[in-house]
Amino acid sequence: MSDKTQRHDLVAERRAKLQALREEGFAYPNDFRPDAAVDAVVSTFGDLDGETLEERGVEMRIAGRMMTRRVMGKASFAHLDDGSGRLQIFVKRDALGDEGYAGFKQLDLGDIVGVEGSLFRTKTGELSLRVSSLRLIAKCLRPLPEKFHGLKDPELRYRRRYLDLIMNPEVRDIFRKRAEMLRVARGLLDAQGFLEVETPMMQPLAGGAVARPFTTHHNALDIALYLRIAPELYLKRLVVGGLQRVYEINRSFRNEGVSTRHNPEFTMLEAYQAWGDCASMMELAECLLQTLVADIAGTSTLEYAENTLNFSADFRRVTLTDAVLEACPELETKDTRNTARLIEVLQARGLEPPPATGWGKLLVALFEHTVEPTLIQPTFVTDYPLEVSPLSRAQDGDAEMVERFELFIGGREIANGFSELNDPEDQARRFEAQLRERAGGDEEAMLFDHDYVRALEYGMPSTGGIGIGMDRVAMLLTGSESIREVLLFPLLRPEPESD
RNA sequence: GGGCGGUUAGCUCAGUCGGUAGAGCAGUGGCCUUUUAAGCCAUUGGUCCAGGGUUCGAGUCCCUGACCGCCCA
Repeated sequence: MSDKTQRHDLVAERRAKLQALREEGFAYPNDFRPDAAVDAVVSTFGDLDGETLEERGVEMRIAGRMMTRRVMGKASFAHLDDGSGRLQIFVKRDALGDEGYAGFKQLDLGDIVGVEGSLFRTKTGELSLRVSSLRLIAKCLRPLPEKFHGLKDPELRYRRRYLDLIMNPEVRDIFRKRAEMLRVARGLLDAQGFLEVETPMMQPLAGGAVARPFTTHHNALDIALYLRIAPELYLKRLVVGGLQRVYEINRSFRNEGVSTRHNPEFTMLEAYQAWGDCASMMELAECLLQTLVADIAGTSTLEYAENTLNFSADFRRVTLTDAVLEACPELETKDTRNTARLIEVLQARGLEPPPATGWGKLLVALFEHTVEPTLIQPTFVTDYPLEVSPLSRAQDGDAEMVERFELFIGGREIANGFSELNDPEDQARRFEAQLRERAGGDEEAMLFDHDYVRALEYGMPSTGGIGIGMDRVAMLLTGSESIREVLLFPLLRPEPESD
């Protein structure tokens, strides 16, 4: 026998059983309809004692995947998982007949079966279904992972997420929570009069963020297109157009590495509010996070990576400059805009200063290394340098600083918001500065979006905007320390030939 | 890109000093009418990630590479 054939023995045995069913004409029936879901059955009848159940004679049809099995000579127990929960079934030869019971014994773990019967309680008190008839609905041709330890190998879990979902119920819960998170976020924004919109994911110019885009090509128009790195510039065009409160929750794409915190495609919530500003967007972020934690965790705290995150009080606020000064005692207040001194401090800490830049990027680099990992409790960092904020409105009293914040939780950036820059001439100057940086070798610097400036020339109300990394929020809400745990199909290198 | 760890049966994992490759679960055959990681008896199943080297002999030691994970850039 070839190696490959041997490896397939377990599958071959199951295929043979399927073949036998085909010959009887019962391979993949489509006429079984369950009339009850396990979670509903448990919540309706879970409190009744055995006597009451017998008196009521509760009959039902359940369908599910057989996950465990305890076969005895003339009676057996098994657990069916129907996606909502697990219910034990009790199968007796007396009820099914010799042929029926032999058919049950032919089933394999993983098979999807439909059963009909009545509820009862076993000797140990478990709510169970006494089966009067049983049918195979869909054969499981491949053996399931080990029933007790489940599927642990992270690579297999991500590549075959269906198996992960079959074997690890807590994974299903993560994605239910993720869906709930998105529902709650939409509900909150809808209630505040925001309009959900969809703007292009394929853009002729990838703008709105500092990142490298994926490139593609449109054949009929023969033009390059870029997968968006952010929806920002389109959403603000809508504010110009009079849609004064808009939001979008959808994917953006950045052509960067893969890590526990980054996936090339990720889900961002962006919201823009005419007559809002940096301060009102902070309030919105705080309200949204508190609502999500309350609705999904049911409390005002989250356990995350050995920390208890507290969302009950107002989030802490600190300026970027003060945070850096606190973390770097060797830096004096007078030197926070001193390029040479900032480079010294970075190098003294063994950090590579970004090449040929002003004090703004240096100060942010210092912040990212010395402060960011320490911001465990929800913290708004405010007052960012204009140099690193090409779409933000400058502060009235300080031309080198903008009205901007970032929200950090668990040592990670969760949200970024600001008073939008609505002065088209200032915006044009900012784009020009970005082009100079690009010419200086910064491939991530923004391109000049002439139509966006033209839109601003028609007049945009003063506006506040915010972007929230929803994958990272999902990580917090589900206690996941890797972004892959909250993405159904995270990007992996393509699988080599395999069966 | 760098560092560390990993890769052994379908799954979860052992494998000592370099000396015939193991367990549990799953599978197969049998016993068993209240089990629940069911139990009992018997039993099948291996490209030890790949390639090279050292050695009488390599899952084990050395080198190169692949893939995965974690950390750093």
